[in-house]
Order: sequence, then structure tokens, then C-alpha cells
Amino acid sequence: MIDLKLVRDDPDRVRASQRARGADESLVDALLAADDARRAALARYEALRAEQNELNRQVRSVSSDEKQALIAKARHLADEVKAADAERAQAEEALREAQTALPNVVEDGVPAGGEGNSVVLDVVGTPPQLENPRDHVEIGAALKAIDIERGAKVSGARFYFLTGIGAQLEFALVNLAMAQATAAGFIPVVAPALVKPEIMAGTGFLGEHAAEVYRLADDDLYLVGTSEVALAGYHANEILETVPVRYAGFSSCFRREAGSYGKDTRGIIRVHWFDKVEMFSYVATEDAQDEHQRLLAWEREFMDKLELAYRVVDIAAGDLGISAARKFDIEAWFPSQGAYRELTSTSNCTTFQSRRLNIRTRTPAGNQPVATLNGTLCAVARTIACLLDHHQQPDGTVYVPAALRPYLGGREVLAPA
RNA sequence: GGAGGAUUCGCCUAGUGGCCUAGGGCGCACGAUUGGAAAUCGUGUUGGGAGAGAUCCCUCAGGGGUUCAAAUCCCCUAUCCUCCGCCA
Repeated sequence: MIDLKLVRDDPDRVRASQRARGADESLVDALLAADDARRAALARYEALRAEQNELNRQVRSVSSDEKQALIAKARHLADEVKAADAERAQAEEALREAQTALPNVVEDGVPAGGEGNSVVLDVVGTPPQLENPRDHVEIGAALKAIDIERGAKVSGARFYFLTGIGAQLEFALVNLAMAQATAAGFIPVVAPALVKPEIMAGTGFLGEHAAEVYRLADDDLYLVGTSEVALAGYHANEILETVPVRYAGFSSCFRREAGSYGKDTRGIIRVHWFDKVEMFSYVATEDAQDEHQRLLAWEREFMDKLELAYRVVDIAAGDLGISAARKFDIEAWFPSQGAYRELTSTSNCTTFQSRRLNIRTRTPAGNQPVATLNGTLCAVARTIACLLDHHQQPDGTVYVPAALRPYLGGREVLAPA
């Protein structure tokens, strides 16, 4: 939910943000009009209520003769109050709609425009030079690490089994990620993968991404696409005594991938289900941009541990989700594709989520909404795909990065049995 | 899934239609007392919104209803507890 005060104080900045996103500027004026209407309706209601409260106070203290006359008067006033209350409720609903129609205001410096306008901020490492590289599907099959055929047999397209060294790789990556996060002060969390509608809506995933989300209609629950959802909901309706608070959440993630037909159909790069370790921070608003840089730094640290060549991308405004004010992706090199592909993503959602979820912290200026930020530490399936692809050797084995070895029984290479 | 019970301020609790503009205790904050502290005493202490301010409105799990008037009566929902059933 957008900061109403910001829209009132600086509507031009919000209009500029809408322009950068390629979104509708007139929504800003619609919101201002809705807010004016709400304020007027609220003032009318409050005045009538004050009058009614005063009248009822009199009824209490007056003798029975006068009482009947007062009650008759109060009865009339009660009808007016009821009507004013209905108008107020309607105006508030209209405001809420106008307010949720607007996406977050983008941060200064975000490239304007769509997907093609994103800016590469940094390129790290040297992509390995390989002749006729195999992709992770071939390598995974040879290592008996990824079983895509049986995944399809059991669950359908875009499902997989991790077996043998593949399953061990998952636990190794999760443990490495959790160890790094814990050392950095994150509280490790295992989070539920099913959440209530209001939590899903509060994190902004029921707007434009609604088609991406699995819903259990019988139980009115949603399967999360990221543990960001549960970690944001964790402190819903709470006042945090101290910030920053940082969580590293592990959960399964589920995505319908509607509208991605034909994209990454091969392998486990784009799947309906995967496990992920996600960083999530609650910070003071003035600290949000710094925290965003810290999250990015921790993501880079993890990439470095995996000894991957990657680049950092500043995502253009039109490609941001509605909750994000800014987003940085890390794309790692996939030799078989000859391309960088997204492995992690970190977003600064400022107070967009915390307003809807009612998460605040104490400040000298009173209780204020906190900023929330999230960042992928390790999306397991895609990371395994990248590791196999990136670290394949000409002899058919796969090199194990040094940082991962302690979690794989000291193994330095993965070789077919 | 079935049957009961519960939900009031950070915590514990009082409260069966108007004296609740929610009382008390604990905790917390500030002050007095003290050489300093404990103890004691006093004051303050749910949260949100509007306003320069005095104030005003909303808030007794959430939503709806009855009434001139609801923490209190009625309906629905959520959560927790106990028992039964099922179960890793």
C-alpha cells in the first residue's frame, strides 16, 4: 500500500514514478480525490457522533419526564449517524481501492522503461570457456542427480526429483546458505508454505501476480511463491521494539508459471516447485537503501563461494513488481546457454508491505511503518542447474567449489557412478 | 470431523444495557524522599486517526445485528484450551 502522506506531499514525484514504470499517471489524481472525499465524509460522521455521544450522556442523567423527549430526539439523530457512517465506510473503501491501485514509488536512480532498459552494474569472474558444453539436464542425468522424466510421470511438466548426489547438493547448498546467514546475524527460520489470503495480499502477490499463485480453494489458503510472504506476515499487526530484524527463511516455493509456456521448458531452471533460502529484513525507513546494498553484498558473497561468474543488474522501473521501489538481480553464467541467467533477486519494498500488514516500529516521531526488504540467498533448483552447467569439466565430472565441500563429505568432484 | 470452554490495556484481572469517558494489580517511565540504592509515596502508561492547540472521533479478538444507548444481548468468523475420533 502506497504512502498516502507521500502522495499528498509530493504528487509530482509519484507521477514521475508512474511514468518511469510506464503506468497510469491519472491514478495519482484519482487517489487524491478519493482521499478528499474520505476526509469530508469522516468529518461529517465524527461531528454527528460527537453530538450523539453528548445526547446519550444527557439521557443517562435526566429525570424520566425529560427522558422521553430526549430519547425521541436521539432516535432521530441515530438515523442520521447511521447514514453518515455508511457514507464514511463507502468513502474509505473507495480510498483503499485507489490506494492499492498504485504500485510502490520507485527509488531515485532506477532506470526508466521496460525489460530492455535494465542496467548492468557489475560483471564478476570469467565465464568458463568450454567446447560443446552439456546442459544441466544431461549432466544431471549422467550423475543420476536429477530425474526429470519421473518428475513428469509423478507430478507433470516442470517437476523433478533430486536423487543421490542431487539430493545431497540441495542439503549442502541449504546448509551453506544458512551457515552464511547465521554468521551474518540472521535468525534462521523454517516457514510455512501455505498462508492466508490477507497475508498473500499484504505482500502484494494477489495483484498482477495473482495468476502466478496456487490457491487451495477448499481451504482458502495460498501456496507461497517465496518465503518472503510468510516472513513478511510473521510480524503482521505488530510493533517491533528493535530494528533491524533479519530472518533467513527456508521453505518450499510454488509457482504456476502461467504465461511462461515455451520459456525454459528444459530442465529445472523454471519449475512449479523448488526450495529456497530467503533473506528478509525489517529496518527503519531511513536505513532501507543501505540495507538493500547489504543484502546485495550477501548475495554476492554466496555467488563468490560457489565460484560462479555473474553480473549484477539494476532492474528497470517497468519490470519491477508492484511492491518494489528498486530491485537488483544477480545473473550467473550458464555455459550451455552462453548467457547470464537470473539466480537471485533482492528488492527494497520500503513501507509498501508493512502498511498493508500493519508492521511498525517505535521512533521519536511515534510509531512508524518499517521498511521491508528481501533477497534470495539460494534458490536451490536453479542453483544446482547452474553449478552443474558452470562447473562441468571436459572429462564429464563436475568441479565442487571449495566452500561447498565440507557439506558434501569433502568431495572435490562429482563423477558418474 | 464431533462436544464443551475461553479471548478486556505489555502481562494478570474486575466488569450481566446508561454511574465504563473501562476499575485494580504487576511491569514500565518520570518525580519526591535518600549520601546512593531498596522500600515507600505521587504522577503517567492500549493503540490508531484529525487538529497549531484545547479538544474530538475510533478501539474490549474480527465482522454484522438489536437499541436513543453495547465490553455487556443476538448472529457469523477467527484463534487458543480441554475431551473424543483420526494421525506422522
